[in-house]
Amino acid sequence: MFKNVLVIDDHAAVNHGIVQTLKNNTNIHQVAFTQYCEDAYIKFQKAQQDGNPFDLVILDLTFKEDHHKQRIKTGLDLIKLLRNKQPDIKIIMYSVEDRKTKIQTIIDNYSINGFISKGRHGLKELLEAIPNVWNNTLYTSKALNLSNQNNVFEIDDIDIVILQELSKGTSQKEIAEKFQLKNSKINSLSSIEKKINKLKIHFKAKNTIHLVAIGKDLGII
Amino acid sequence: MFKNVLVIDDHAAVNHGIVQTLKNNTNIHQVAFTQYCEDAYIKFQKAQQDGNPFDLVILDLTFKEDHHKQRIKTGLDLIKLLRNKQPDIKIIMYSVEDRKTKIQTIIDNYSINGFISKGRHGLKELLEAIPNVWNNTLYTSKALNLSNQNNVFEIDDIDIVILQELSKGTSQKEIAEKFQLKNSKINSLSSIEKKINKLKIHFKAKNTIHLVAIGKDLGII
DNA sequence: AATGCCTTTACGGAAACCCGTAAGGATATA
DNA sequence: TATATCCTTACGGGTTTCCGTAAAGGCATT
Repeated sequence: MFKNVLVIDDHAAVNHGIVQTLKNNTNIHQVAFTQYCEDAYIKFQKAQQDGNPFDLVILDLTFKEDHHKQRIKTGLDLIKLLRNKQPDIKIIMYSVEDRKTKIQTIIDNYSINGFISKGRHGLKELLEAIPNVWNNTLYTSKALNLSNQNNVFEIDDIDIVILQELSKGTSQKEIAEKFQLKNSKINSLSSIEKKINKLKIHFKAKNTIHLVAIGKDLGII
Repeated sequence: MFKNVLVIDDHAAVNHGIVQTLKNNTNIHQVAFTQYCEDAYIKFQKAQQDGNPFDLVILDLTFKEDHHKQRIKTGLDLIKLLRNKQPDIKIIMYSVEDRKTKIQTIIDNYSINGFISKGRHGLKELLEAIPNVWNNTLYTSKALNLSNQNNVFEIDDIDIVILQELSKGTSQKEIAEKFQLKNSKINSLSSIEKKINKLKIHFKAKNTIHLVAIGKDLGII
């Protein structure tokens, strides 16, 4: 089984949740973590030089912009570098992204070994993923395996913007007005309401406040 | 001026904000940070042993409970340990706490060198605090200096509970009902509304969603 | 007891939000 | 072209939140 794991997620709560889940539920004793891609790359190289390389990397797809500019900006950039240094490294991506096509593209182009959608069952699925990845079996979240059914809910960029605006205190009416100025294909208050409602159902949120709080916890906002 | 600073806050956004503020606005080049008190203590001892001790520590008062049990549970516990190892270490506390009596007690009993209330101007005040603390002058947030005026708003435990309930999706009516069951001195929907309104004014939140989002960012919730 | 000050509560109207329904478009398929 | 399906939008009515005002209660001072 894996011996030395590196976890990279810019959101502390998520990061820490993963580390604790691994420590409490697996035999993996060496779990390192960081919030920055560059720091991850440094740790990765150092581990290799010390003769104790990582054998599994769990990382997020996107990292928030920062005052502190990072040369490595996305999880994908980092994967390229890691694979370059250590081609056989196992990689699990843990992200809020759940658009099937986008995920499939990532799996195809970067040969990652697992993809897990953050959410209510993310950590449980991570535990399921680890033995699969160990045995060279690609693991993807259950929600994603229904790749033929077409009625799977997917969060899009507009959803993210809506959540961000909500968290900044913008009213639904104001959000609609902003979208009108941007000539977004979604314009009306009614559509914004519908979008928010779908998000609430997806994240099992009782109301909009709860929804934004969940978004914060997941690191979407 | 200070050369080697350690920042300890369990909330990543806050932690990182402090570090970046220091790096961008002061000549302090060595800025270490951690989210855990125990880790802070280890780093602190190591720095001492290496002949490169920290000369300033910036830390939070409270740290969230964790699956991972920490022996050092509060900032005050940590201060005791640090002062024990290095009596002249300068300490600035950076917390959401803004109850004057509580803060005064901390200043008296732990001889800290600065106390800054998290909030809109927290980071700006931190920059003001540093030269003061360097010159052995106690620094406290402007908001706290008005210690004679009695109409300063203070967040109490009930406010925290309200924010937590809101973030879990509890409606204001339900919150009032919960408080009735607990025989809280505050009972009515009207009072809950008033409390929330005061919080919104204090944190300059446009609406309740914004308020909860700010609370998440500050690490209150 | 009387006064003043502050907190809690009640209440009512406005605004925002919630939610179902239905109409109108766009697109894909037979 | 007709049909089905999905998405956007409009709308109406119920609920919740927002916000000001006023009454009631607690507490300290005189």
